[in-house]
Amino acid sequence: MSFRAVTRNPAYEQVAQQLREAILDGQLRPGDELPSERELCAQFGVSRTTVREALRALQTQGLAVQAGPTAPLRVPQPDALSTGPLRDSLVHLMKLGRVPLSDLVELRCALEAAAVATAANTLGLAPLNDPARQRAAAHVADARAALDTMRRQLADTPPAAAGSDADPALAPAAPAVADVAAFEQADVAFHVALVAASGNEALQLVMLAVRDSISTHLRDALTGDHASQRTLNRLARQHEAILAAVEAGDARDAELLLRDHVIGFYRGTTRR
Amino acid sequence: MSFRAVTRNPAYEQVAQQLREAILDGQLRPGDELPSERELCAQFGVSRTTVREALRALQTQGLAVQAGPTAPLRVPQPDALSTGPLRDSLVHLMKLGRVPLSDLVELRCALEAAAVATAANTLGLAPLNDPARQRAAAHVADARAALDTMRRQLADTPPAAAGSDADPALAPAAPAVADVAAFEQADVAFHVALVAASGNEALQLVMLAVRDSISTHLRDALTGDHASQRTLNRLARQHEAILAAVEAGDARDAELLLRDHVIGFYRGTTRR
DNA sequence: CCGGCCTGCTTGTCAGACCAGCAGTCCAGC
DNA sequence: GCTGGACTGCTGGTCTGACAAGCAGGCCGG
Repeated sequence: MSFRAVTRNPAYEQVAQQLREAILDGQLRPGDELPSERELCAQFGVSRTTVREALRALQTQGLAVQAGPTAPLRVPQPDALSTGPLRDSLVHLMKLGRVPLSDLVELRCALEAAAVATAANTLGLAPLNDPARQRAAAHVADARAALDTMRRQLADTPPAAAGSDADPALAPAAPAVADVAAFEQADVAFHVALVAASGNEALQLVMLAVRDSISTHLRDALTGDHASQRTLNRLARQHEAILAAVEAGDARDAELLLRDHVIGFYRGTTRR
Repeated sequence: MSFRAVTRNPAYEQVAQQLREAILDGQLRPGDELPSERELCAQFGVSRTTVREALRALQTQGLAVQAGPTAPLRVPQPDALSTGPLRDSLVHLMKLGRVPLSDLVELRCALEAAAVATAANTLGLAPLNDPARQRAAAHVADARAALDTMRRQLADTPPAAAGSDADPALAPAAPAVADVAAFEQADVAFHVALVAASGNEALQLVMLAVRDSISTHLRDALTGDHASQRTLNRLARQHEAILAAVEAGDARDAELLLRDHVIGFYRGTTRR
């Protein structure tokens, strides 16, 4: 108990710690440049080697970023932290820990279900002039836009099935083949917008990381096409149902529909 | 999409990347020692400076740990990643002001609720000889043991003086239990065991990081006593109720009770 | 006034050196 | 023979000084 942190304090760790604190305490603010390496040498009274190792640590944590090859390090905008180190941590954890895909999917399910429930409650219960409600509504609108994009791409594809539902905006002048990458991108945008509608930053960040981790996992496991016309149509229909439930403020429905959607998707994708 | 590697590839980044892949691909397994710095210099044909910066990056990501001051770097056990870099990422994000505490609490709620629901379902639905069920039962037993520990500490404490709880500054010398740290430790053990009972590794790892991140935040925000006798008794009662629901296989009850418990706790703790 | 050069910064990288610790070895003295 | 201490060779941690490449700004000549 008595010998806690005495274990190791190399000079580079101390330097890194001081810089970290300066950044996290706001003495260095997002966008600010860090002093040059040689300047830091003078400030801390250590050699450039030591300073560089400290900076490499900060850089790895995402607390310092650099624009160009010879550009100075700068304090990043906070949201860069989520796409960088947080995502990497999760991916490493899953890869190293041999976490099965099913666990990850269940985790994603829980996160996203909580998000849509919160979003639905916000829309269903909050007063109309509540700024949180307005933000949520804006994100839901984004989700709807993404859904429309998916629909449009489905419609542009040569019709294989007769069930072409009622689609108001059709643009037959678009390229012939549906761009699978773009479709997936719209799918991502849909889910991201939904989670954003919850207004919970933490939920959103972790969800993004988990999602990323899952797709990395999938990419490693199989070079999936999993893009049959019927599947895509089913995805779009499920999206529509989820969105409707959220817009109606029905948290319970939204949650259940989303669980079905996510679990069904991954059940269809992973066959082995 | 694919604008990844074009950005920058200093030598230390390349070395770090190769080592990363070796670790994540399992060429180097948990517990293995990495080659010495000088050896890596020879292998990669770079100077020790470069190797050291790469190693510092790996170390920061938690993909390499060292025991003693002059000990060689080794590949960590996977679960060390959750308490290390993942936790740090979350803490940094919060400190940079991007994520309010309430969001994190909601996140924790969602994670833990999903866990107890899964655990309850496993106990309630799985056949008796299902190994998953047996694992879950073992973890639930752990949870009960932790709860008993909390209870015992509460019982060992002399009945507190009349709880005039409105003045924390007056009598801080009267702890509600003999050993507050041990009580908290038992509390942690309870929640960890519950989540472990879900059998979902991913859930457990992320939950640990989030929980850690929250308590760091709290420790920074207030030197919490938040330990009135009545509060602690209430916590124990809530634990009992949650545990009972899980043991009874009642997922819905377990989820709701847990949400109340977590949210209530943090509502009582954060006053501002 | 404008363009090119030059100087001075930055980061990236290298080579070599030294220190403090730890482990294994090996020899001397008991 | 056995034990103790010195010795040797490793490890990581740190420093020094040097050079290349890239960028910015100033300065000088046309």
